[in-house]
Amino acid sequence: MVSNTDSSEALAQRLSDSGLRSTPQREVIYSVLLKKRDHPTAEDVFARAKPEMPMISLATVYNCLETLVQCDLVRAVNFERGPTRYCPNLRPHAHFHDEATGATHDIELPPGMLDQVKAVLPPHFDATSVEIIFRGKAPSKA
Amino acid sequence: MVSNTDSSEALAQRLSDSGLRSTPQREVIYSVLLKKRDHPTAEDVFARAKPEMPMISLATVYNCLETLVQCDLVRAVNFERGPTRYCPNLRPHAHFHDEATGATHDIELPPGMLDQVKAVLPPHFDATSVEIIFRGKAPSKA
DNA sequence: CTTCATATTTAGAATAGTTCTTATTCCTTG
DNA sequence: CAAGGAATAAGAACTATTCTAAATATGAAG
Repeated sequence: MVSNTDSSEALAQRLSDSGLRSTPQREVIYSVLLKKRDHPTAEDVFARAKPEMPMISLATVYNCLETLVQCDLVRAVNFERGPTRYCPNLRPHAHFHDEATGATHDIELPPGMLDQVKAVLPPHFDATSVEIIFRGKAPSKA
Repeated sequence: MVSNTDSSEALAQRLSDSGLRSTPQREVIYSVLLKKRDHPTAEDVFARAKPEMPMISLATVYNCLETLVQCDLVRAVNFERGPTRYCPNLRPHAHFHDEATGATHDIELPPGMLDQVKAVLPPHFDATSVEIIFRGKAPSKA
């Protein structure tokens, strides 16, 4: 389990690696993402951050999320037309979108799976990232 | 190569299978998608359809594209935040998004690849579709 | 510990893409 | 040909996001 302090430090480290500052807003937003990993939208994050930091603005939430994505601490995921969702899971994983409930589940991938998928690329296609999205029905209890 | 007549008939067939009508607008939009398979946006399709049918409205383009998607004649693809793109390729394939040019390439998948990917799902996850999106650099001439 | 330059935040306006609403037109069937 | 449902057109409305400008905070340099 990651303690709050540890993740703050990790955040500060990543930010300064990129020449960025650690700010209270960025910390709150990152902690919100870590606390409930249900792939929230920017609006969701805004709502969850507000109790801890009432003056925070939605624009800041967007800014911070974008910053976290650029530091590789958070992944942005887009399902169809809806709002972008944010995910602090850094391990290689796919996403399963439950069409009945709208919920999104992380699917851990066995090591090598992404390389195996990349192997289908024709010569000279150089992929920096692979995203796999399943759609269907997830087990009800999961 | 698919003749215009053939694709019109295929379209009419698919539509009536779903209890929908074949209309001039739907035919033009489908033919626009078949003619240039560069994953156009709705606005692109609108612009390409207008010369053939000057009175067509953007709302109709959206309606028809949605209809075609529901008939399984067209796939809608979403890369990050941008507009939805449309693809008339019905064979199992992945998409490669060239980050330098913004172009999208279809990547044909070997038979069985999708099942292989589905095999990573834990029990009771039942996927109706799998989408694979690569991002990176494509060969310049492709 | 000030001062300066810059990074960040805020609030609200602006924008892009899409969906909705309403009226009209077009088929299809009786 | 009349009625009813399906489809289209035009533009308003909406949602998610980005932009803009001003205020604030931060870190570095003296």
